[in-house]
Amino acid sequence: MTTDPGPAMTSVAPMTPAAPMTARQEARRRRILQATARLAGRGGFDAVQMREVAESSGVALGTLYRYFPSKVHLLVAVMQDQLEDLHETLRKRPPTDEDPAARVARTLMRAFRAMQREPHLADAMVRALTFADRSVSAEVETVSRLTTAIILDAMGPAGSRPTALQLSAVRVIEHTWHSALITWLSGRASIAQVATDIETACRLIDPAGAVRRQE
Amino acid sequence: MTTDPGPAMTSVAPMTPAAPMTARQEARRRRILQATARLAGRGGFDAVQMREVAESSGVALGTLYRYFPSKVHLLVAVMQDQLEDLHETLRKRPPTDEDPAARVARTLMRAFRAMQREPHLADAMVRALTFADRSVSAEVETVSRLTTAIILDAMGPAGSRPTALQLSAVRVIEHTWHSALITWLSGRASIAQVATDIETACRLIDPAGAVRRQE
DNA sequence: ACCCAGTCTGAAACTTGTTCTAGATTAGCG
DNA sequence: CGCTAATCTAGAACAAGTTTCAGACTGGGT
Repeated sequence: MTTDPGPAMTSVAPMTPAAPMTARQEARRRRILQATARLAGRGGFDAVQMREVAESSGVALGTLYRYFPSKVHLLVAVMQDQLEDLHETLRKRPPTDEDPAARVARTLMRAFRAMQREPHLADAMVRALTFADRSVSAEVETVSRLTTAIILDAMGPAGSRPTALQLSAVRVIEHTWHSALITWLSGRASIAQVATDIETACRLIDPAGAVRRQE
Repeated sequence: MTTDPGPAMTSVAPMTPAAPMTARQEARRRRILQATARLAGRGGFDAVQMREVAESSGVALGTLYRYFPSKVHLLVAVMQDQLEDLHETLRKRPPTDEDPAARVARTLMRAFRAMQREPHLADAMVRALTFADRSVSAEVETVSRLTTAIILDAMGPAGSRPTALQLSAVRVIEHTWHSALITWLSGRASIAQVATDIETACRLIDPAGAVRRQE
């Protein structure tokens, strides 16, 4: 039953254009990502120190930098990893609400709960994501596409082309998601506040009569 | 005529609780902020180097750190400064559109154009703002309140209490504003895209019939 | 005018991200 | 097997944010 392909999913191009890696290299890369996530799980962004990541994953500092050209690249890669897991999980048990907006909101709240379980890790990933400059835009773009895919999956029966209006809505929802996370992580917004913001943004999905859903 | 109080404005507590400064100190602070803005105007966040800010504003490094405990504090203070100017400007010539949502959108687009004039400065300020951790939350909160005030001013005739729903909308608009700026600054979204996102978020202000405004 | 407490200066030191280099190891291949 | 290019390691070196400290300076009260 785990092989049930389920409903067709928004696909994300499996970007692996770089040179193929040997098993050893694959393993190194994975060790690095795990060590990073572990360190981030403790003190957040600041606790991820490149020397420590290198030592902790049994790799020389120079090698670490060959795999990930900067701390931000590294943390964005971790985020991509986590998002892929999340996408997988959501694919197995999608939200069942009637309303598309409600499904999206519930999906994001699930993701949010995951972050609450590891606030430090969330801090590291989200700070890296928003601090990233142009040199990381390709990687950030990948993360963004993944997020969009997750939202689109929650939104509509697969295959139905979203309207331009809906795509705009999705963009705003994504903006809200990132920025609300930041306010939460820096202690300027409560969990409830984030939940409200997400729901508010989701009202954009089907504008007609959306207000009524509140009660 | 410059003393015309104009329409009553959303007020922001003039936070100056700290010890009063001598004229000399006031001047130093101002020199520091100017030097920072100048450096930021060239290379953006990275071009703002603390040693250079110190030298360029004729102040010892230690003194710079006494005035602003970190680079992020410094840049957030610059942003606050700029926002106060903007608020002032907007107070003098508010947008004249009929629709509240349109007024807010136009206001933000004005702010956006200001940023386009100095993209490097924008980069420095916005990156600092979103990278700020808890140690800067008070200052970031001040900036956030200023932004909210600007939006509320654009939104409604002063004095009219916004509904809870509208306040949620304002929060989402702010999230969208910050996040859209980031995508633009890191080259992942066009100017047109940012404009669209802002307008989309503004649809939340008066949900009824908002879709129609598009055409 | 004198003195104290707080402020400012100049310079060195420390931290952590990033780069560089010389030599060891590994992978693919004839 | 033995060669060659690429990769990896250890460690030094460099850059920029931040901290620290001894001594000079300033401002306010007597």
